[in-house]
Amino acid sequence: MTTEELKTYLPEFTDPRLLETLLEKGQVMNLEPGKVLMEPGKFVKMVPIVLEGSIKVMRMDEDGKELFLYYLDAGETCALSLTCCSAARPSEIKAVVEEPTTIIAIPVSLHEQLTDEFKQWKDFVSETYQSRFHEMLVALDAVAFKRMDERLMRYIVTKMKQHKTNELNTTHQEIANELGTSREVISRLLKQLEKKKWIELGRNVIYIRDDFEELISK
Amino acid sequence: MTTEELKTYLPEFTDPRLLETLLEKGQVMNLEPGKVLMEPGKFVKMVPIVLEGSIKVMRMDEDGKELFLYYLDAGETCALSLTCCSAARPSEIKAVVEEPTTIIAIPVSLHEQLTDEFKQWKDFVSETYQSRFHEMLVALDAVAFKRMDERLMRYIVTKMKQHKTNELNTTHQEIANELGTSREVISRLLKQLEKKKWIELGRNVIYIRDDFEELISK
DNA sequence: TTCCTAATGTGATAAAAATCACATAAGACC
DNA sequence: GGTCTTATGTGATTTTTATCACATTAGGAA
Repeated sequence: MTTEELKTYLPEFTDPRLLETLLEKGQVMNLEPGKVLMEPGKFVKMVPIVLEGSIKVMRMDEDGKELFLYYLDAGETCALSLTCCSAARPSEIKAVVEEPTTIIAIPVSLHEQLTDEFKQWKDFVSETYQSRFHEMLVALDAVAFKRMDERLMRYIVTKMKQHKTNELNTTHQEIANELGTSREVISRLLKQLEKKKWIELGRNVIYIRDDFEELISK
Repeated sequence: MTTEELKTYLPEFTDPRLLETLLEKGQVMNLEPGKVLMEPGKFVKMVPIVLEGSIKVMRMDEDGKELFLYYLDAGETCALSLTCCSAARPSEIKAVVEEPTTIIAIPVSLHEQLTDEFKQWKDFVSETYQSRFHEMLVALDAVAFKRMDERLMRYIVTKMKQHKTNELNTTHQEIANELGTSREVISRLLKQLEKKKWIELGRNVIYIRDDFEELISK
């Protein structure tokens, strides 16, 4: 990959020396759906910056129950990998690839150095912390203040926007896992949405009708 | 206040120039319990570093419902004020003083400058992000994965340790607010804890028996 | 002391979620 | 087509939490 190419992925980095350094020391990787980038307890050895595609970030509790937190989109990185690695602490979250994704993996040691040397990197890190904090608060709001029906609707819209489709290929069980509830609850709530003509259900698929998104955005 | 004094509060800052700059540009303030330092929607104009005492940080939803997040203790600062102010965004949280507290308020503009100039400040900011992120995850775990009885017990222990006492002066209503539930729920759960001989209830007071903390720490 | 207010106690009921227990269906594979 | 696995549908029940409706009480103020 050339610095010019990298620049198109990360337009906020215009400093040629920063781009060169990233390319030289970082490693561009193509990841397939299903790839687990980070798991609770494992040590983080690199900071992944998403160039194309996205990475799903989840929290897990002791008994393996999951909770969807947010997506890392193109141009974003994981605040937790920034903090975990600089303190040499194990990961507190799980990161999974859901669609074909390209990242550039920055070694932990380089991150420290970049922070000292490049204002654009420092701003990038600051921006990352800010947006991840915000996403965490959104996730917290959902579990603290919203009922499951609303959480499910938001979840569907999030996935829709994320994958730029009105057709989700997933199972009720998987949704239940990501929302930290049981399959039956999700099945029943989805049925309700279908009755309201907002979605249509098939095996392994949920079609989202056009009126649904309008309804949510209000 | 002298730089020597400031150093005793913030032992990780040994650089005399950093300490001088903080004292010169920052403002030491004594805050009384009840003082609201930050509110959702208001703009943040300074970064408060706690020197003595503590600050309670809470999330609020649209209808004013609250949720306790964590305490900022001596030597700590608010990650959200760091992010909010550098982006000139309104606060997403509420910060309240619960015990007599001394802070040093650093102007937003200075923070940027300090980051460039002092490695110790940079590390401090990084450490802050890290610990606040961790606290957020702990708060998230509670609402996502724990039942109210366990959340209440953890809440009591947290307050106990925070105020270094085995006697909490608070009302059931206040606890309910901070845990995002209703007063009746808390009253009933407290009664259960009393029946188990872990606490004793009075008007405006909860005495925590010695066996309780042992029980929790396991 | 008496009165008043805020705090607490508690039954009854409703609502939301979780769990159990199957029935049914859809699609893969032979 | 038949068989099998996995996904979905759904009733019944339980658990947890929320809400409503009061009774009771503690402690401050007059």
